[in-house]
Amino acid sequence: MTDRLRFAPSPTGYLHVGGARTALFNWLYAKHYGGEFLLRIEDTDKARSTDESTRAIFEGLEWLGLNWDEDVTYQGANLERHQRDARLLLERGKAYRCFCTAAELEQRRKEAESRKEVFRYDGRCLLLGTEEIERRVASGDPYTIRFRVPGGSTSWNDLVHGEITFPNKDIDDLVVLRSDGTPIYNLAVVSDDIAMGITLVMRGDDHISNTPKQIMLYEALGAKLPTFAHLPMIHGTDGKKLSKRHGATAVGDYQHMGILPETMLNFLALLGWSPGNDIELMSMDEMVQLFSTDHLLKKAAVFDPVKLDWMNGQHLSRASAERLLPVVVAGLGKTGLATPKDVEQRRSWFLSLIDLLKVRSRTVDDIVRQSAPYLRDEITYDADAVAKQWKDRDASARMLAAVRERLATATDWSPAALEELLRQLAESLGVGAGKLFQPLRLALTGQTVSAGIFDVLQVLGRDRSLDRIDAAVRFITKRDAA
RNA sequence: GGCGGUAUCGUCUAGGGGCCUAGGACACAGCCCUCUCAAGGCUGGAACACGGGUUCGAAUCCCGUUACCGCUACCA
Repeated sequence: MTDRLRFAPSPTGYLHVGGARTALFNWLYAKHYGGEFLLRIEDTDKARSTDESTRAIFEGLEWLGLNWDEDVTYQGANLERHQRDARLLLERGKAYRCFCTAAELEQRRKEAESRKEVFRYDGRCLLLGTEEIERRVASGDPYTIRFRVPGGSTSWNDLVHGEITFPNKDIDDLVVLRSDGTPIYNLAVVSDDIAMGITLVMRGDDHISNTPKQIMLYEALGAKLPTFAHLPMIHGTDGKKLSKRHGATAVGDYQHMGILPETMLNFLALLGWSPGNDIELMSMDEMVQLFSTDHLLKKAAVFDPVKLDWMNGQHLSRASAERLLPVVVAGLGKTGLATPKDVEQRRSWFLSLIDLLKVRSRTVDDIVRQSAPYLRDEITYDADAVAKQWKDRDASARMLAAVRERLATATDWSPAALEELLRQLAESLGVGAGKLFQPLRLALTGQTVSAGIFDVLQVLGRDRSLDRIDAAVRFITKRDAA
């Protein structure tokens, strides 16, 4: 039998990195072992659920390429079945009507607290006689349906933790259906997982304590138990549960920072899992191939954005310019450096630009930022660089003029040919290469940091390069006069 | 408080009784390469929470302590 797994987020915010990690592991399992990966939106909490959040979850999953099988299930659409299951529990004597109101319960909870005791539901409504129950139901008293936790203990063999056991006496009789007829989380989950035929429940380990309750529900409903796998949490750099104050927590935030989806997936995969053999950089296919439940970790992991950046730099270096083009174009458009149409007209030129920049970038935004000198008509000179590289104005102007003169003689505008040309010039001038290249770099890009100078010349092209040197010479001499 | 879970460099992790004077990666420092910046290469500092067992032998197995996390709702 092939396994059926699901990712079941509640649409109360964006797709969180923790949620994305859980979705990824479910997906990897399904791809590696062969199985179906389903998506269920847990929107039973109408007050907090929004369509916008649901859309954000879809977008996040799509961006990551975590495609799901079959149609999306909306938990809210299964209200009738949830109610039916609750009735079934009632009929089978596995649950009972509780007429205690929320206010009364709250009152008793407070009283227990003032006595420094822990409030536990005392099961008083279990003692109600049949006649009284019928009378109160007939008179329209509101009631909840409470699951009657049996004696003994509940245990299961967790795929990541091994055997876990809970003494049932520590678990309160839990409400499964509210007085307004809507289901409580644990019932809705179990009811849906049964209906969807889920065979492996893989989720965050914050659900470990819910598991015995759910197992009892499965048993009371007479359903076959799925296998459970509880994944470790992801924490912020301070070791606390990842939240807003740690900065970006939504996968969309990282997308907008210029992180590649393949990086996000690779990075998330290593939080709670390791392929062993010191392997770190993986493509999606490699992850699918390497994934195994044997190496799932139990310990919570800290999300380190610095390592994420490094990893993105690695993926950027390895990605083809062709693959990077669409995301770079989007970034270029956003900053107004180039339009998609510009790119279309000089596609191969843009590709070579990307090849030049990707290796020295950590994010797509870095590529966009660094492409400015190659795309803008006017460049501005970095003041510190001017002070340093063009300190001796007279000499600098003369040297640049000499460079220009020599470049103008070039018949082959390739990096190799240009290198030969300029190195010869440096030699005849009796200066070191750096003495020549740095002032030139400043003239060409306005900065002292860039790709190799010969590549810069090539990407800029002959005319633009010569124009920039002319402009630099004018700039220097003008300052001289002033 | 009760119950449950977890515990290897600052961080991600390898390790599943001897191969461990604990390996890799990020970050940090130094060096090399070099036209600058990256990338790359090399080197360095940096960890088995603590205490008891078990065993010829423990990071690895057991128990306890401590710390952290989660659950303990008519939230999910």
